[in-house]
Amino acid sequence: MTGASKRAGITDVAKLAGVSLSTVSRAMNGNPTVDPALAARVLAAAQELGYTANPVARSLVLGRTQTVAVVIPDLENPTFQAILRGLSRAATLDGYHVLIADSVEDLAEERALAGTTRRRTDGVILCSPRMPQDELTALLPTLSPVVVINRGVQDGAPVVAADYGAALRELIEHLVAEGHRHLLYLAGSTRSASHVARQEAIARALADHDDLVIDELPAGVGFDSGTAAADGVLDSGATAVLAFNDLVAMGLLSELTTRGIRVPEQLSIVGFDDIPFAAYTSPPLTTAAVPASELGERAWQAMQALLQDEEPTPFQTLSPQLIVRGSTAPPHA
Amino acid sequence: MTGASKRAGITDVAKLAGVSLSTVSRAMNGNPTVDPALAARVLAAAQELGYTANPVARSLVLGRTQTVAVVIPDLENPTFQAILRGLSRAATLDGYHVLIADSVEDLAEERALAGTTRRRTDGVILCSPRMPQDELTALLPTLSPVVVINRGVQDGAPVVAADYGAALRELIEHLVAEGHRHLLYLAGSTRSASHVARQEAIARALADHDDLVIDELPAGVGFDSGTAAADGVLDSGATAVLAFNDLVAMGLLSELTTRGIRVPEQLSIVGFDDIPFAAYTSPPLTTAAVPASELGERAWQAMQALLQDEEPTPFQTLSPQLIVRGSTAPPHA
DNA sequence: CTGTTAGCGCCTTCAA
DNA sequence: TTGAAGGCGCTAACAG
Repeated sequence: MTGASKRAGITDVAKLAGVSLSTVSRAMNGNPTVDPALAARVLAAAQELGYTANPVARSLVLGRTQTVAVVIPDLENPTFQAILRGLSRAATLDGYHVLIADSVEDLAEERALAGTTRRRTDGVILCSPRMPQDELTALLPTLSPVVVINRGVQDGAPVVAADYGAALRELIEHLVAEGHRHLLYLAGSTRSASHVARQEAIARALADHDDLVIDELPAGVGFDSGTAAADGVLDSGATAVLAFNDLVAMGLLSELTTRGIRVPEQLSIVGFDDIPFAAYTSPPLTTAAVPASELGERAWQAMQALLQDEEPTPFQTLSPQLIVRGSTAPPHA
Repeated sequence: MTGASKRAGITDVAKLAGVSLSTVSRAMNGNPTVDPALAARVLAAAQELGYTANPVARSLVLGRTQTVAVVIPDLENPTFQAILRGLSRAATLDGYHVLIADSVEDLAEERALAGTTRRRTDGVILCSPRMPQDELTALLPTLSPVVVINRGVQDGAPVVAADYGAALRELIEHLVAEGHRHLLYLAGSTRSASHVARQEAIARALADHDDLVIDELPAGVGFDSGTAAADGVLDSGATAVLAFNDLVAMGLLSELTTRGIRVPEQLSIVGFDDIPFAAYTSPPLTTAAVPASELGERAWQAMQALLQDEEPTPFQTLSPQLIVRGSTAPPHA
């Protein structure tokens, strides 16, 4: 029995190569002040022992972990999944690791996770943080470097956001162009920043069209919120529904289909986000395509800039794109 | 200007409380051998300075990071997302963090990521690893502690897997019971372990039913694979299709609908996984519900056991459940 | 019960 | 160009 041989440390390599620790360190890090022959000898020794510098030890001395944290409200939401994916892939390309933290829509968790994860990483990206603005304002400085996704302009943190207001506005105009004059907005998480942006978009649309009516019905953010809203939708008398997101739209669509109500003949429905499944419902969903994975990518770029002491764009907006599919049509006479 | 005050370290707390570093360390870690009064004084000082032990430094000295890595083949796949979610939430409850690594279905990346992430964490969970068995066998010992999801029994790592074979078998029996005798299996990633399990299930079904025919058509794992398979499906003459997963089924369903072919009247389709959207297609998809998030949870439990030097179950299987919805019916005469 | 003394594994001045 | 020495911030013997 040779026993379980422990992983090789820098000392082992130094010994095998017959040099000092410092030389090994320098060689491993490609420091040009090392004699090429010596460096080669060191690298060979390292290879032979399968040596790689312990990342934790490096992190301690260098003060950086090559890792960033992403705090998201709900790992179950397709949009957040897409953001995470874009972010993760972009960060990986730059040699960074990603620590995820799912706050499960819990405000206290969100606050706590941001702080905890920040300490073991080089920066944190807050995705659609649910906490109120004053809390966020107080938290951001303690988290620096930090990037925020989907909130308004912030002091002390670059923001990358989708323009929810503009997108909703396009959706509304599409419906108006089709001839609808009585819409119903199914409101989702009122804590989300996009809620505010949407309210404003609605107000502006109302101001622009004298004969337009837009009712609002509080709903939620998932399938079930959509199915649960069916009664309210039918009672409202609206000819078209603006769902908070595609999930809600799908839930509603499914419930209406079950009840024998035909979409879009009897009622038009639009979703929001354009999750991958929106194209596969019957009828396929008219929606606004939020470039979620690109949002994640941009957020990483902002973080990357911060990490390199560069000046990132303080506030950038990505425009969702109107996708007209089969769930909208002119109202029936 | 007081300047940017650096984060408080253990020394600052020691100074403020008028004790030694060790006492602060002990107090902070709830070591009972500290005089209660002193401990209180230390905690107060820590609180005043907003002190929390640097996790990186602790990791170095303690030899553990309170973090585990999860390597998955594709962050875009709903099933992996669900596994990740279950795992992440379970780990969080036990005070662990999760580092994610998306190999983007790249074999070399998968191998590399496993090693890299392992070094900055206390263990790694390999989710549906794509690498061949001999490579996996060679890799596992270098990764210990390690847990594997969705592969066959392994030496040196507990495995948590869904019983794909049994589930496919149920799907087939359902179709046979409906009267189908000519099925078509749309094969997905042949590198996935579940592919093998499914082949076996098909073989057994064939052995049990003399008059049954099951053709196989290579496809892929996403929507597009489903739409692309439409021609082949139609040409096959089969009356029912076993899609590799719900995504493929949805792609196919959508394409057939576009072509005016009615499901399930003219053709039955079954999916696999029961992703959240499977219930919202038209018709809703008959499928096998793989308890993905529970798979993640179980994987965490196995890892947790390993981390505590306990003996985890070496191989456990979760049974998907047959979900009969509207996409299957008897074949038309 | 508390303080002093070594490290954890590595990088980086500082001399030589 | 290389080696020796001193930390990074914390925990854990080991004495007192």
